[in-house]
Amino acid sequence: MYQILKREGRAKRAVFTTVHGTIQTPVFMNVGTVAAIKGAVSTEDLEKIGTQVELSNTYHLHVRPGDRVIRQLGGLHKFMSWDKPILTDSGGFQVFSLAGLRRIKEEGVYFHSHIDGRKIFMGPEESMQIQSNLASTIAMAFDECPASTAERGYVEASVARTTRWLVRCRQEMARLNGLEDTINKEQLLFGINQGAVFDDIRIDHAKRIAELACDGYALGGLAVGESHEQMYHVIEETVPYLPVDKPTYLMGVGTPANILEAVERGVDFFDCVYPSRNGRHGHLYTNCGKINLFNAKYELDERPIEEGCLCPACRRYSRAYIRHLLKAKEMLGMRLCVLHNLYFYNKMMEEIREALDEGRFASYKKQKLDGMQNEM
RNA sequence: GUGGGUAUGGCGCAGUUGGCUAGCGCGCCAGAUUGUGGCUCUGGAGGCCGAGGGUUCGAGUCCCUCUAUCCACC
Repeated sequence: MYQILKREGRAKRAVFTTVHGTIQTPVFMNVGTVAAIKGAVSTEDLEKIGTQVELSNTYHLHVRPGDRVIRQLGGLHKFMSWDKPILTDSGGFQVFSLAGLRRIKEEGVYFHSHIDGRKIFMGPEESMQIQSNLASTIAMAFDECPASTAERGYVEASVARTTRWLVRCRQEMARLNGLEDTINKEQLLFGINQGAVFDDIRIDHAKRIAELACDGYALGGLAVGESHEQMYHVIEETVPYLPVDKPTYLMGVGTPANILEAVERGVDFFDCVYPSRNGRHGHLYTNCGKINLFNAKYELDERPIEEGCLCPACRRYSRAYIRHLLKAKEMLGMRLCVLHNLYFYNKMMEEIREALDEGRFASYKKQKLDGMQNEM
């Protein structure tokens, strides 16, 4: 299922086999929260820009159109016409990020819909049921993501609860996968490590969930306000306590530099809204760093976003034209930028894999980082 | 031609009985954004307040003249 092909230090080059096909890692999953990559990007586009895994969100799809609707329509793959792997986030993070009115209790979380304000309850069982209805390839455990600034006492209690929730997630997932009418009876479950920036809590939790035999393990609660150094430190300290024979997923991260640093520390799955959100805002990734196409200096720039790039935007259009589209708020502008950014990320992951295959990741990483002067 | 209205940064406007360092929205310029509410936030540049004269300690605000423009009526 998960086979390591090559190692360089802690960095892993592997293949993860699923019912929806194999995933070459390290991999960057392209985020399409509501079963759509924002910016008018179709699944047909995803095939063209080298996407291996699409990521959607349990909470968002539960609220609209409703997981039962998607189940009736044959599951997420059929619904959005994407036959490669899909990972669904559990909704745990939304409890944190959409934290308007919410109450976290042992059984789960009560909160309000961001669409119409109605009350919603979601606990481990509900999250698994929704994800089972969505029939994604990989389901994420329902966790709590404490703020990076949370006090130690709170984090300890929260992490203990997240562990209990993981036990319930596994039981419920096993039950659902065994049901006659379940769409994807081989749905995988990834557990999530938490602990804010407290090394010992992170490590204890990693050891604890490693015993629970999940199909993969994620580091959650990072890139939520702490410094890059703190994040790298947590990854470095925690990854050795997660099963090496299972994929490791760093949730919500990050910049190209973040990814290179995390790959070096043993992470092989990533996802982040940066390429798509920044694309919509005209911030584009290049090998020389990030550029803001809204800047006046690109008004007469006839070059592509990046010389030599083979993405749909760079093959045909100039910076000046795309800048005009963005300023005119034409959807095409956003679309081309998102396509470029996702292509850039997917391509970088491909380069990382090649470098690992050939045992030269360290030099590749250095060269890539040196090139990206403006990278934040 | 007559009567009335309006003239304030690129555009649209606020500016109370005269006291401003002349504001606001959009736009412009730049920056943030990490398991996504196509958002949001943060900075910055840019005005001798149509022109000229007067009253006053003090005028974007009051008076006179002119110019431009809009509306109505001839």
